[in-house]
Amino acid sequence: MHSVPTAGPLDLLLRKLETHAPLEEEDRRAIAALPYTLKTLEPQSYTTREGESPDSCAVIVSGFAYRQKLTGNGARQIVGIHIPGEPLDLQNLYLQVSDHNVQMLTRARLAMIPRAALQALVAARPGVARAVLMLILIEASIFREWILNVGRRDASTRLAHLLCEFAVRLDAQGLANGDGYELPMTQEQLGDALGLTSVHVNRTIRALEALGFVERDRRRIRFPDWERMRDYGDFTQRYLHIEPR
Amino acid sequence: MHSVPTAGPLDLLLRKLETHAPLEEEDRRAIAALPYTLKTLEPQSYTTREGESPDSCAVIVSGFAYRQKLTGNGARQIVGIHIPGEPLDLQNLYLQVSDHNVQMLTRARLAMIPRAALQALVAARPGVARAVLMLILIEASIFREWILNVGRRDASTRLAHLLCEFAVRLDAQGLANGDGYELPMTQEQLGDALGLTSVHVNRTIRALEALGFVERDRRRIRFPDWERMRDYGDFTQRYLHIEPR
DNA sequence: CGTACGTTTGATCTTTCTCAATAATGGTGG
DNA sequence: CCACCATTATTGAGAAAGATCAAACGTACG
Repeated sequence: MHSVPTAGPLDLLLRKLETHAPLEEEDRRAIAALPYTLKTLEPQSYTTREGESPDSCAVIVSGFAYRQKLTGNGARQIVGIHIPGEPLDLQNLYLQVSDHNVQMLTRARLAMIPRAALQALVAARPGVARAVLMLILIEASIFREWILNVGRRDASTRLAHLLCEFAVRLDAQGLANGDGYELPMTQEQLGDALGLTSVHVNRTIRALEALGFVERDRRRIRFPDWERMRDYGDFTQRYLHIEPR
Repeated sequence: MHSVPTAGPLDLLLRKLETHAPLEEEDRRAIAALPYTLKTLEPQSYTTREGESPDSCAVIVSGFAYRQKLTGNGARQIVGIHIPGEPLDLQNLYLQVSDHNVQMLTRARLAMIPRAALQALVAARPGVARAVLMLILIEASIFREWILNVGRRDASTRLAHLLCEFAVRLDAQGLANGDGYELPMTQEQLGDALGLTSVHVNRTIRALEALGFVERDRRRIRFPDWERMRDYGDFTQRYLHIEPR
C-alpha cells in the first residue's frame, strides 16, 4: 500500500524527501497531488540562468543536471550535480534572482511545479516544509564538502571522492544496481566539477584504473573494492546525512 | 522608533534578518524577546564539532567565527567566515548531527538561543521563517561562490575576491567605517580559506600591495580604489543577495 | 626583555596546466 | 552495413603556479 500502482513522475521526489525525514500520509498525498507539467530537455540546455527568476520549480524525473558558475574570464566551475528525484530550484522559491546556472548533463525529463503551488504546500504542511528545508540544508552540506574537496585534496583523491559521492547518492535514491553506475559526464565536465583540466582528469582516472581502484567501460564505473576506494578517496558519508538503513 | 533605546545583543541578528526580507513589527518583537544566554569564547575555541548535536543556536554578538573541515590527513579547509549578527547553527536546527566544525576566529561574544525556542518562533511566525530560510539559502549561495573561487581562480584573484566579499558583507552589516576594515585572520588562516599555503598567501598579498590594489597596516585592509579592486578580484555581489540600498 | 607566534624571503621541488597531436567513439546519412 | 564527422579520450613535451623546506625577521605581550 506504500507504493502507488503506476509509478508517477513525482514518486522519486517523494522518495527523496522521505530519505531524510518521515512524512505523514497526508503529506504524501499532497505531494502526489502537486500540479506539474512534464518537459524533456536536451543535454546542455538550461533550466535556470544567472539573473533570471524562474516561476516554477523543476524536479528531475529522469536524467541528470548540474549547477554551474563562470568566472569573469570564462572558466567554468560545476558546483553541484543532480540526480533523478532532486528538485533544482528550491533557492528560487524564496530568492528572487538566481545566482548561478542550471544545465542538463544528459537528456532529461523534468516535472515543472508552479512556484506558487509548492510555496502553498510548504506553507500549509509543516512536515513538507521540514523535508524541503532538510534538502536545502543537506545540499549546503554537500557544497561545504566540495569546497574541502577542491581546496585541499590532490587530484586523484579529489576525483575518487567525487566518484564515491556519486555512488552513494545514486544508491540512496535506488538508482544503482549494485554493479557500478553510469557516470554521464565527459572528462571535461569532470574537470569543471573538480577544478582540474580535462587532460589532468584523464591522467588521474587512468592512474586510479592502473592502481585497481576503478574499472571503466565507456562511461560505466565500477569499484572492485568499495572499502579500499572509499578510504583512498577520503570519503565519509556523514555530510550526505543519509539515514543508515 | 525603529531602534530600541539600548542596543541589545540580538539587534544585529535583527538587522541581518531584515537585510534580505522585511519583517513585521510583531516579528521584530518576537525576535527581541527570544531567550538567550551570553557567552564569551576565546580565539580557536569551538562552538560546534563535527559529530555533535548542539541544542542551542549561537548568534555572534561581537567577534568573528569560521566553519572548518579537515581531510583525513589533517589538511584544514575553512568553508565559511561569520561576522557579528550571523547565526552559526541554523543547520542543526533541523539536521541532527553536525557535519563540520565551527570555531572562533577572534575572542567573541555569542548569544546562545535554545534550539527549541528558535524552532518555536520559526513555526509560529511565517515572516521569521522566511527570513531564516533566506539566510540559509544565501549562505548556500556563498558556498557555491567559494567553490568557484577555490576551483577556478588563480591565487591573487582568489585572495582579492575574498577580501572584496568581506568588505561588502561587513559594510552591509554596518560594520565597516568606510576606511577599510580589520581582517582578523592570520595568513595561515587565509590560506586555509583559499586552499593555499600561508607562504603563498604572503607572496600573493604582497603582490596585491605592490600593485596598489591593497594597503595594509597590521591586520587592517584598505582598498585605494574599490572599483579597480573589485574588477581585479572578479567580484560581483549578486551572490550575496544584498538588497541594493 | 624574552618567548611565542606570525610574517617575510630564498631556493628548490611537484603538481597541474598548456599546447599540440593522435586515436577512439558514437551518431548520421547514404 | 559503411564512410564520414564531430566529439571525446589519450598521450607527450615543456611551462608555470603553487608547495615545501628552511631560515631570518617582527611584533605583541607576559
